[in-house]
Amino acid sequence: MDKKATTRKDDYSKWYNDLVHNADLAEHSDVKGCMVIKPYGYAIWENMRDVLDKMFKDTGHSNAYFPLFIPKSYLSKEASHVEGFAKECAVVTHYRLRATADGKGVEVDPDAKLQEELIVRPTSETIIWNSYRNWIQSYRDLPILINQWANVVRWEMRTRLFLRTAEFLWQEGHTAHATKEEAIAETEQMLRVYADFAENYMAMPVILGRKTHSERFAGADDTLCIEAMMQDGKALQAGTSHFLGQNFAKAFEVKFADKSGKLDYVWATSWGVSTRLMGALVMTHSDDEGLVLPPKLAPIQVVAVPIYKTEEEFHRIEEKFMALGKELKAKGIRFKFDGDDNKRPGWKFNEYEVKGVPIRLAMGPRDLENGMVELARRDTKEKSSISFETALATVEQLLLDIQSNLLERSKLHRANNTFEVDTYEEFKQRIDEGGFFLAHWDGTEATEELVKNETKATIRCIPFTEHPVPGKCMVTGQPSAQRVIFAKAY
RNA sequence: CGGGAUGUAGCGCAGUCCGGUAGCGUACACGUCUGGGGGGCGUGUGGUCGCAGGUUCGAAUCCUGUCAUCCCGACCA
Repeated sequence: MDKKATTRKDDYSKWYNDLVHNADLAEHSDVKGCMVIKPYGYAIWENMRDVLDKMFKDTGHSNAYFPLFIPKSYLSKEASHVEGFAKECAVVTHYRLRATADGKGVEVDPDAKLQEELIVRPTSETIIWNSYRNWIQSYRDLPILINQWANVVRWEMRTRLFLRTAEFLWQEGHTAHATKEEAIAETEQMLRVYADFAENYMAMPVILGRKTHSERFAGADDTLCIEAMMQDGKALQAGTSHFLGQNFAKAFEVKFADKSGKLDYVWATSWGVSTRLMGALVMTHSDDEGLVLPPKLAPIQVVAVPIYKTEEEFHRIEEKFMALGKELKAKGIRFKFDGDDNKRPGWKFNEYEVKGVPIRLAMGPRDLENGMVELARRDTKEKSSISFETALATVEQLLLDIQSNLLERSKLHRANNTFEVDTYEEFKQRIDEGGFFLAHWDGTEATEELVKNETKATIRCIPFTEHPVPGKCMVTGQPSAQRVIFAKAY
């Protein structure tokens, strides 16, 4: 492990990569663009997954599983869908290998060519809607509210750990409804679920909004999203919820009979978040010392480190910590006592700092003598000495404080890096500083494209707002209904 | 797919220009002193130098080919 990590200021990109390695979250595999998610990183993902899964179930959804492989013909049924994904699909063409002539290796058996090639799913709309056709006949069969936890493959040209990998883990919700209104309500509901998760668990503030036509999901009539700001001021799309209209129902001939017996196509939504959220989590809170985790998602919330010389001292401290640990665990707090004699206390301090454990407790002979324990919080790096008697209550409260402090800190950072601009000149001058730029836009793809080509900034979303304030497009001067968010994005 | 760079011990690197016994840091193993912020000292293990050819008495080093990865673009969650 590198003793000295790269700082954010030096090289934000390298800082991120080093951090992911040093915190033992993930590493590159030998397969291009694919990563190995290591146990500590996977534990964080599991926490995210568990919380989200409960949220989905609380909103009436059930989990199911559909095949990894999709017949090639399915993908061509929805025109814009195929256009959006065709260029990044992995394709299975054969089903067997054979030994090479020299007997030293294997090769694809040319006789084992598939009649119809199989696509490794880049997303599951097509195979799921092919099933829904058989599941839906009547309005009584609706709605269908299904979620799938799965891996998908998108053959990206350039990848980054967690943020963009060729294979990634995600969840994809796929719902079917009798009415347009119900489907739209579902789309909005799930966006709010994502926003709730981002803010209240990841401590990551997000802006809810709508994608422009050109940024929409391939096959959607409307794409809603949550956008977060990373510490370098770049935007990260953290989750999307799509209103698919009747596009997939039409492509897969999924009709239902309503109460009057009239046949109509089913209305659809799909929504997803991925392991990309891991990257978002890292880039939202972490500092030059390492990972910083919000308590609600930290695999270890409190770590206890004993400081001792003799075995007798160790046992007395261990006893104290284990008693405290039992009480903490009873309150649902994830506690670890690190009694590893092979590592010295200083080493452990750094280890848990790099791994972002929210609270560290340390106790040595002096503390033992005085009935005290040293408490260090990861977010502010403050250390204090507290009475052991009060440790339980202090820790319990502090976890809540850290959780809210991280959210407040991120909100402040976003506020400090969000700017209103009214002229394209100013926009071009300042866009490289990073941040969100609220500007008026005439609503045309031409203007959007122009800005993108000239500045590399895109419209992240048209934010939801109760009271839209009209104005004039910063580029063309044409009327604009409200300000939209321009930013450079991951 | 365009531009740039790199493949040498588990990890991070030097050595390559100018060919001549495979090096350093870290990690790992053992011993010892230690222990309140990544310890000190000592001993030791670990390498087909990405792969394939070629030049040479001799190649990590020179030549040709090839594969892979990373960074910057284009594409994208």
